[in-house]
Amino acid sequence: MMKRQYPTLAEVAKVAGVSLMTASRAINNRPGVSPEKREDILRIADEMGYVVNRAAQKLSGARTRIIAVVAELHTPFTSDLVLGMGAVARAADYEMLVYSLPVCDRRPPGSILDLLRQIADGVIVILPYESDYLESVVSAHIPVVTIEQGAISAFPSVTADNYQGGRSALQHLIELGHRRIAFISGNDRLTSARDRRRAYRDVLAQARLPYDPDLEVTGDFSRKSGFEAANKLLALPDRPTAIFAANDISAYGAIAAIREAGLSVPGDISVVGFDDIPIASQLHPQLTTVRQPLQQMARASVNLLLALVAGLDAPSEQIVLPTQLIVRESTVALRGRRRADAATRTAAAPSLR
Amino acid sequence: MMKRQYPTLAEVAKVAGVSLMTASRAINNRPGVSPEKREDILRIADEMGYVVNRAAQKLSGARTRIIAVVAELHTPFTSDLVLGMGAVARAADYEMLVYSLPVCDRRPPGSILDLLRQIADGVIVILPYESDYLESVVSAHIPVVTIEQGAISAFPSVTADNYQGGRSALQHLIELGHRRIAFISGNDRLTSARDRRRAYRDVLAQARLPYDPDLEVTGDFSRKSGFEAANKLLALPDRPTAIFAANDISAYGAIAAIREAGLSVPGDISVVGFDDIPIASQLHPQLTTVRQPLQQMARASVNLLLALVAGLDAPSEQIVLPTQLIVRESTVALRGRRRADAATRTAAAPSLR
DNA sequence: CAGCTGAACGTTAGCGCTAACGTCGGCATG
DNA sequence: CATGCCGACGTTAGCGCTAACGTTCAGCTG
Repeated sequence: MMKRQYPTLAEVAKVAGVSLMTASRAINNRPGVSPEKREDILRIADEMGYVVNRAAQKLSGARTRIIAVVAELHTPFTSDLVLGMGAVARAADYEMLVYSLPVCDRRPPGSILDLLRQIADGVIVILPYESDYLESVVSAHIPVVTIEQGAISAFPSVTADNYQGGRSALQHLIELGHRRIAFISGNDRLTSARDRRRAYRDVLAQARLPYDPDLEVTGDFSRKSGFEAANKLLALPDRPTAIFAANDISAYGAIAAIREAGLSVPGDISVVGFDDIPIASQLHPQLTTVRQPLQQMARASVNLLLALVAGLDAPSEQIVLPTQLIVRESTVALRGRRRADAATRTAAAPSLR
Repeated sequence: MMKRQYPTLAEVAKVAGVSLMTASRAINNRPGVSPEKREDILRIADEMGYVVNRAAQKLSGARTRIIAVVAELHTPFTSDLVLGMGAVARAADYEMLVYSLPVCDRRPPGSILDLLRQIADGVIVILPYESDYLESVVSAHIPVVTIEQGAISAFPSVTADNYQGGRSALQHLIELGHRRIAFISGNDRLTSARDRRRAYRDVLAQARLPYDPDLEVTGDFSRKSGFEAANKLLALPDRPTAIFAANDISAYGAIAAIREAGLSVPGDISVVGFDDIPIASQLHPQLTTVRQPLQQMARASVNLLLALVAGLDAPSEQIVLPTQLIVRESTVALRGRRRADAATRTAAAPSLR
């Protein structure tokens, strides 16, 4: 049994016959050490199984090459994002720690950032809610990048273009000839949800389609809410021929309700989602949806954060990344109720650009 | 602009008119401080917005009240587990940090544990693979609890009873009268996958049903592998009437394949999954599956870890938690090809024990 | 060859905290 | 009243590291 499992830098230095600082410089790849000595030290450190103590490193005011992510991990959306960030961070020789935010809970949030501040060099906050978190983040003495946080944010942020994405989804349905298009909204505490809703209304207005409040049903991004919303829509005297759901999960909820009602997707009702979660291309029907550029968001946010950590004063940069409409099976051109229309409609369908 | 954003314990002590140690004792709720003084100090610390520096705390050899979890976060299974652990940890006034393991990557793993060791008081490793991680874990000077790590593990572990779960799934199918039962395996690098496979073979043997190698198809827990495996099974001259998939995801893959082949679940083929992921009760058909006791696993693992952290030498405890068969829509009693059999079969079904 | 320069080191003083050991009274005991 | 003891504090010495300054010495210059 060894006296101490992990050697300290001092011990490495002693074995290598140099001073503490020389060893530190060698290991941190800093100038001021001759090449031979550096190699020596690195070899010895390796042999001894030396690993820097990041707590000590941080305490003495240095970088730890750790970034932290704060996120609610309960959706495929966030966990994929986190996975992507991890890969980007590792590629930049950073480690990444995740703080999993309790779902739908509001605790004194400052403590988390205080905690992470003591460990990490920077923090990415994936926090779609406009919550009080922001205030505490402001006071945190550490670089912070937010994801999905709307225009309000005072710091650098990375976000997908939810508004444009919503527009493209709506336009797609309109181009397919749909006129009665419903919207199943998301949780309006989220900027992203509001942007999608706004897109729905705007495109409707611009296409000179009537806005029917009955067609806009409140949801909360959950499968269940999609299911219930669709049931409401199906109960309407003049039910919609297409539904735009604010996310994929609720879109599948809606599809389940439609099927239970004995109708088919897209035969009777076309459905568009949002996010392009992985199973959207696997589940039946494969979902037409708006893809969020997850990988790009991960890359952009980490790179932005690392730039801030490096001291490059990116002055409150806001990065908006484009979304992309992915057309799959869940949407088709409108087949009118009156068969007679069928022929003309196809011909009359608006240009598919 | 303040001189320093965060006050140190020394500053709090000075303001409170006490020594550093008295302040420390008061804040850490340790004896040796008079009640009035303690209250005083706590109030002042609060007013000054004091937060302990965990890096310093850890460096000086104390507890940080942080635990860490190492996991591959890409499945609902693991992320739900992590969520549950977070809740349990918080309830015990611990914070929890997650290290998201790169998927299917093998990096020098020690570094992660070394990193976490410097921050956390203990680590939970959710690592179904029997990988080299173990070796490095062994040498980590920190309490470690593993999840899902088979019998090999030298340290405390918490796991679901995969073998018994597999047995109950198989027995369920046999009780329903099925005789040709296929198995879509999981990734055999996982102990859990191997246990489920073993259960399949054992129950088959005990029920004196013939073991047909064609009915055991290799999968890897992915939806795609389930899909492909089912296609293989459907192509058999004498196709199975029931399928036991090693997890829910691949079960749904199999269901998709069955449907594409124009058959129905459970009408033509019954399907059982494993895990009971949240959507198993929502997707159509609702899946008969074996529920992993996620909440209990989370609770048990965190509690075990905290016990170890507290110094209670739980000598390499192995906790195995029971699984539970959840019967839903995807399985039904066999409708024999020869109608005549129907009556006798029910009667001849093995005892339901 | 004095004087300077700069690279290659070494030394010192913390970062913020806690363990371990003082100190100092008050109070009970013989 | 000396002794012992205990609770309430204070002091000191680190934990492992790095920033900021020393120091040393080879090599160059005029």
